[in-house]
Amino acid sequence: MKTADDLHKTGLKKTQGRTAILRLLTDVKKPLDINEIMKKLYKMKVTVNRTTVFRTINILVKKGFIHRIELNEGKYRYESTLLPHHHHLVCTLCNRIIDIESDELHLQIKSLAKIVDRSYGFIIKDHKIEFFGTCKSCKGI
Amino acid sequence: MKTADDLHKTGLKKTQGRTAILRLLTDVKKPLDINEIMKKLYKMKVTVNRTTVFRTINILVKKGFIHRIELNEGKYRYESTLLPHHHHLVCTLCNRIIDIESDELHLQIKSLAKIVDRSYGFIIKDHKIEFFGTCKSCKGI
DNA sequence: AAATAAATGCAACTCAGTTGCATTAAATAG
DNA sequence: CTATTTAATGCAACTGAGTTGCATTTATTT
Repeated sequence: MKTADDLHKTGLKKTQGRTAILRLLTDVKKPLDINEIMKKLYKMKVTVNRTTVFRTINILVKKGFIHRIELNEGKYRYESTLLPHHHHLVCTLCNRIIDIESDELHLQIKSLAKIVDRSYGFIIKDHKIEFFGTCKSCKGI
Repeated sequence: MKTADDLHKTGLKKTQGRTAILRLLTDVKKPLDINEIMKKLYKMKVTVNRTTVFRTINILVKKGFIHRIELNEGKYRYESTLLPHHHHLVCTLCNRIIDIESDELHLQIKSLAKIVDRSYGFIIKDHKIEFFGTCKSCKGI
């Protein structure tokens, strides 16, 4: 739940690149990979080096501004922590990523966390759930 | 549910490397990365080139002998499809991976699949659930 | 406005995974 | 059980994501 204004609260300097990356990741609804972030920055006419983007993103992950996820592609994707907690449907035909929110699932996860703590002595801090399959538009194909 | 004996049924030649990789992945209970697979092969005195291991693994994934998963490490891990359906607890302190099986969760996933199909027109073929947190032995630290 | 500490850019690197091509081995036919 | 065919392998060179060291620049502090 952190915006660009919280940057200096976490001991980070508020630079053009950081605010731009934070803004684009909260604007877009899908998790982006590095190349997509670079393209967006280019469109925003913000010149930032690839290395800096990687470094910025790592810092933003560590400080809790963004999530780092994997969707079976062999690379990371990033999305803002400002977005409500959700999970992903990944279409294995067109690679489209659809966000889903399910209170039902979330409740179930919570109760599972308790079970896991009791039976394995494992304290769940975070979880990820991804579904892979065929989206609406690819169904007919 | 495929063993080394099913190799030629799927149009694959039964080579030393393939049977060794299949065997070690069914023997070990944890999902292994490429380096771990290479080490196991070395211990088994099976000489296989890194490239071949990658190629073998890709074929085995495609033919349904093994699963390819990601656990937020920036690399793939592989595990036998012979193992019963399960999910993973990943300790973010010691990196230990613990397998969990939960009928309760599995039932919930099934009913969620139906909901997702109805509301998004998305047909779920596969899913992955990983939990991240602190394991029993790291709790005190 | 000057000092200082952090952020950036660049080049060179690592590490997982891939590709082309010549060679070798497994399955099939004779 | 040898000859043929076709797939599998090894090697070297490559790609692409992500990292590191170091000199330079920029944001913040005084």
